[in-house]
Amino acid sequence: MTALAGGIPRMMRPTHHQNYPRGGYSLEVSTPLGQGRVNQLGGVFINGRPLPNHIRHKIVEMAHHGIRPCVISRQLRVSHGCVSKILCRYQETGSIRPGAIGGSKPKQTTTPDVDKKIEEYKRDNPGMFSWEIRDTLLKDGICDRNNVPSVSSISRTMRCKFGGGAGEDEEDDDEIEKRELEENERRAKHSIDGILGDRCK
DNA sequence: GTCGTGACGGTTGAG
DNA sequence: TTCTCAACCGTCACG
Repeated sequence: MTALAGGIPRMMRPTHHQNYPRGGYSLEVSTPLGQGRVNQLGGVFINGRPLPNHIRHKIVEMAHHGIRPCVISRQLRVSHGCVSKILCRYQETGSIRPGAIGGSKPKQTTTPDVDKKIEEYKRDNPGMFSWEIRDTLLKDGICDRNNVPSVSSISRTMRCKFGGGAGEDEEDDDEIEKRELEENERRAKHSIDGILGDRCK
């Protein structure tokens, strides 16, 4: 943490042609996994993976204290573009967490009308099963046999609408962070945390 | 010197 | 089980 600006002096850094062929990051940190890379500031990161939570937290915290992004960037040895992105996101969403990586959008197997109906049925009768909803959709003529959504599709729709449980989506950020920290510890070998180790102290 | 932005290569995970 | 593909990631360079 004490190491400030320029873990690698500018003149000693490889030029683009020499070693930074646009995304072909130069240095690799030798870890059991060989995943860590070193950026121009000397910071360690894993390409394609979010920065660890405590770094993100630190960025926001420092910004809160009025520290300028360029200083944060140098101190934490995170690229200023990244600091900028994280702070922007924090301003917009109020969350320091990265977005959901990977996966595809859930398939839209139901029309908005059907969606609304399902919502209605579920509101009127919370105990209703997916197959019952399916039957009702058929009975009410909302769908016919050709376009009636599958039971799993209905239950997915309900999960999205009703979150599968009270307040699942409104979970406290701190709670999530705490859980993520635990998760990170468990998967330390897959995380930059393990690589960074005391670099950040 | 600082900051916003776009291109890039990479990872992830639902379908 | 494997593959595809769209989402996100952080870095870097440019202006």
